[in-house]
Amino acid sequence: MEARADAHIPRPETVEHVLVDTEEALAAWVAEGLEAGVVAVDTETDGLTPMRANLVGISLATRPGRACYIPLAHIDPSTPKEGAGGLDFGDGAPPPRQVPLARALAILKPLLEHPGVLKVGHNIKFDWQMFAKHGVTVAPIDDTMLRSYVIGGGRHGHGMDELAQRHLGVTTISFDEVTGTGKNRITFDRVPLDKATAYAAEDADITLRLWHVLRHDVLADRMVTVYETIERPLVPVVARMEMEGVLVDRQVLKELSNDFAKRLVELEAEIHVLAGRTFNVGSPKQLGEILFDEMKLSGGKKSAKTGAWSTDSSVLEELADLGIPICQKVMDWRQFAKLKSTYTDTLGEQINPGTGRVHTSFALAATSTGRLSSTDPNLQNIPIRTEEGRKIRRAFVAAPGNRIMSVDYSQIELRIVAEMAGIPALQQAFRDGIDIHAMTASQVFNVPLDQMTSEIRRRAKAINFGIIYGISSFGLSRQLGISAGEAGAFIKAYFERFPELQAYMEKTKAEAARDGYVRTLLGRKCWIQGIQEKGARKAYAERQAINAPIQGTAADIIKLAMIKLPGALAEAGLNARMLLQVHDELLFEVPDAEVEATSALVRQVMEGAADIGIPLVAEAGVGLSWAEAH
DNA sequence: ATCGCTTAG
DNA sequence: GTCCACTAAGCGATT
Repeated sequence: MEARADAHIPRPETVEHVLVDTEEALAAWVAEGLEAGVVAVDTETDGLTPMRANLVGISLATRPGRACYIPLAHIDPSTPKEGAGGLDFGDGAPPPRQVPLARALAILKPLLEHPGVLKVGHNIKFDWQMFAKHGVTVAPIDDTMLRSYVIGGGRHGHGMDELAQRHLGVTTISFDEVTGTGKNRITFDRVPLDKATAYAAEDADITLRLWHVLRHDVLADRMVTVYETIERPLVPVVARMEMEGVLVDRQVLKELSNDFAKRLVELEAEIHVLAGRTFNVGSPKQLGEILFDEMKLSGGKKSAKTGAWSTDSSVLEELADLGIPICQKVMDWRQFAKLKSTYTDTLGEQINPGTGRVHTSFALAATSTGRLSSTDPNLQNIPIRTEEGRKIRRAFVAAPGNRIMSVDYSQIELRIVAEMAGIPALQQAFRDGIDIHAMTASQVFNVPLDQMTSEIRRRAKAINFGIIYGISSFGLSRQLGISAGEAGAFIKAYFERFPELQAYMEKTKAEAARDGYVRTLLGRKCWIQGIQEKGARKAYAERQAINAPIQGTAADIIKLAMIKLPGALAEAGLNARMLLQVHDELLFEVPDAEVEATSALVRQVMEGAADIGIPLVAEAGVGLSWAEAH
């Protein structure tokens, strides 16, 4: 099935990859696209982040083997680079003949916006954004990367080069081959037009050919509903969200950086005194040698891989609890070093000079469970758990006249477990709206609710989390700091109280072993690598198999809510903008006067995004910053 | 490039 | 007997 010579779309008999550099030729391609009803589109730019990149050229494919490249902003390769020094006028040959960008977009717009012509891209979110920046709203769309993702999420990658090889047996021209690598790399606008045409037209051609194959494969794999109701409609929603960006207050970050720098200097000096000599506190290797070779502390563990002393937080915490002062200092140092290097020093540099806001990129096909991920910068792991870290959220602010609103699902993964595993006791608890951790604690440890202690509740909460992670006595014992035997007894008690859960877990593992994948409630496939193996690898795969349907169903549900929200807000005449998604939370910027109406509507849409049986609950918080809203 | 560690849900 | 209780991304040190 994988590397078959494809039965549905033969290899093109002729390959025409042509350069388009006149308006007449471009108009003819547009006519051809309108006639075809399906075109593949690809944009070439001078950068990877759409909010900073400039459009350099566009390629179109109208049938397999027939594609063109329309250069728009190419310059002569000998033109001196910006900022390279020297006089920047008069050097280099004049630019090659090209259709003026505005003219080209005007000619292409009727095709790209035509409701009867499907525009296919590979990761079309990027291209959609490039066109949106120039006033073109591409629709309807299709995406070969996302088609591959719904079929093979967790089993293989979804890059175009990889898919071309696997599905078409074609080795594509690599980007590196065209632009060079390292410090010799040139931006695409300097690539000579013959090379640029060969590369860019091929990309559109391959995308169209992949579309023919993957359209069939998604259908044959019965993944059409997931693709058409979740992945595809999410593209313009996430595209707009990224372009909106979030307002970040540089001054707040600057002050925090200064504060953290001061603390780091102090802590470093104290650590060196306690160590008896100077060393690089940021080097785990040197720290391990100080603690376990020189200070001869006990309780050291060597990592299996490199044989180096482990100095992670669990090790340091144990030693700190024994009253070893250097360990607490190192933990504090690490916290500030992390906050400064990853957040306060870096986020300010990510503010886009054009918009004054920070635009993350959400990857739509990066995880094995259906979750999004966030990069450049990652805005899904902004600190919240410690007081110092949480201060960073003060820098994420609303524009004047607006508020930040955070709306998150309450206990969504446990609700999903209760539903998928069919656990009546848990389902009833959620219907009654009672404290779920206290309730499970009461059931598992035989403690009446009115005699519940925070310690017992804490243990039950840890077990509830453990269930979601594909519980093991080893993992739970580490989490709770108890023996594996005790942890095993807790798990046994839990299964006795909720026997449906154990049955569900066994069934899920068996399915994964039989099929190689598991499914979410909405039908998404999550492939599980290593489930056919033995021992620890199999156990690991089994825990993934337990977790994936739970995490993946939550991902499906919030995606459905995101898809519904723009229309629901518009229909209600509300002007809130969705800014971020953090797995079970959506962040909005809301006009002051619309806070109440928006809060009610967003909660309603999120709670009604999917009917999983038991009710979903969403809770909203509002403030001038993300810190206040949460 | 990879490791070790830390941040989030 | 097991690097791993699940999913991610990024930084500095090290190779």
